[in-house]
Amino acid sequence: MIQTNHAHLNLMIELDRFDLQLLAELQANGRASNAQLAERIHLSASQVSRRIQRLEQEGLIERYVALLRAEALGLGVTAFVSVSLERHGEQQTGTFDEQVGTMDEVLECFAVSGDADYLLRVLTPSLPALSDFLLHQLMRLPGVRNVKSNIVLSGVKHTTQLPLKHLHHGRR
Amino acid sequence: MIQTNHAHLNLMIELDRFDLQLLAELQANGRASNAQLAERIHLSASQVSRRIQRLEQEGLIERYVALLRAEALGLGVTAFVSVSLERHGEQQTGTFDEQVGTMDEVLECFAVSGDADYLLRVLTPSLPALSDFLLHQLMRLPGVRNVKSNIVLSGVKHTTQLPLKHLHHGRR
DNA sequence: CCTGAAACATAATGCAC
DNA sequence: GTGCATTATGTTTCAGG
Repeated sequence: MIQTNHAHLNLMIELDRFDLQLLAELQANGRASNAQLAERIHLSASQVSRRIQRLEQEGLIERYVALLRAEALGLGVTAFVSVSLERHGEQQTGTFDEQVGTMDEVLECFAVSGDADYLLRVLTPSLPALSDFLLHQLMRLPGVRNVKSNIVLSGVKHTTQLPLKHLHHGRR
Repeated sequence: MIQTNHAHLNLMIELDRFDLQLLAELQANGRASNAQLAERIHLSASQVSRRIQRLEQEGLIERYVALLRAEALGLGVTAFVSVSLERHGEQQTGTFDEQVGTMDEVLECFAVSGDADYLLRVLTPSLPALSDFLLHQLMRLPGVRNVKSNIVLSGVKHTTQLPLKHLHHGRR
């Protein structure tokens, strides 16, 4: 379920100040040019290029994406949905994970400790569409016992930028 | 609290098949070249360039970012934290929103219906670091009455790709 | 390790249709 | 509104300190 990656302990000791700055900049602007980055972190463009390639290879940079404005695209309703399963067999959770993975409305799904088994973030155009999704898609999955949803009233913060300050201390 | 945007109803009717394909591609790969995109959606590179500029201007594309691997960067602990406030005055919620916005560990924060007032997704290097954050940062904010956290056991799905199928129907 | 210049690739724009 | 051709930007490689 959790896959072991090439990138782990051995990588973290390889990150210097420049790498961390690069990661921070790229989190904020994934299309910054090497020249721009070079200027900001005081390095040559060619070094920036090489270091980014390294960071990509090492798996620290997962991918580059465009973030779209949900509201502008008619996606006005976000809900957090707690799901409890019937029995907790390997097979049961396996198919649930798989099915959820194919549902576009589910942006995030985590297995959590606590009352529920899963917590999902779901995005739909409207309340009827949400209701429809819950009743006809999610609750129809095998083994689903209970579904509880909290509608989002307003978004206070929503970022993809990981906190990196914990890496700034001892390294290089 | 919800800001009215230039981009709304009037925009949606302007989106044709090509625009939707472009948005879908850019959500998957924010660094795809115009030539690549042109080939995939059967249009010239210059058209792709112009359309993307339009989509950016119209605010459908919010920004481009690099997504980093949390685990590879030593960020192993995700938690969903429910927060209830003492009283619900404008001022109270205002400062909470503001403070939460400055906390790097908080990747997402939504005001929700239901038991709690807010639901946050928090990312830290370790359990002690989470505990530290909750006790010394979050619970210290003025007006916070109750904090309940659910630790994430495993990530099943985590995407930034919005569902766009609802736009494919009547338009152009 | 790093820079800087050359060779290469991609993006933006004016123009003809 | 579209594709093509040009110019302007950006990226990568490689010689040299």
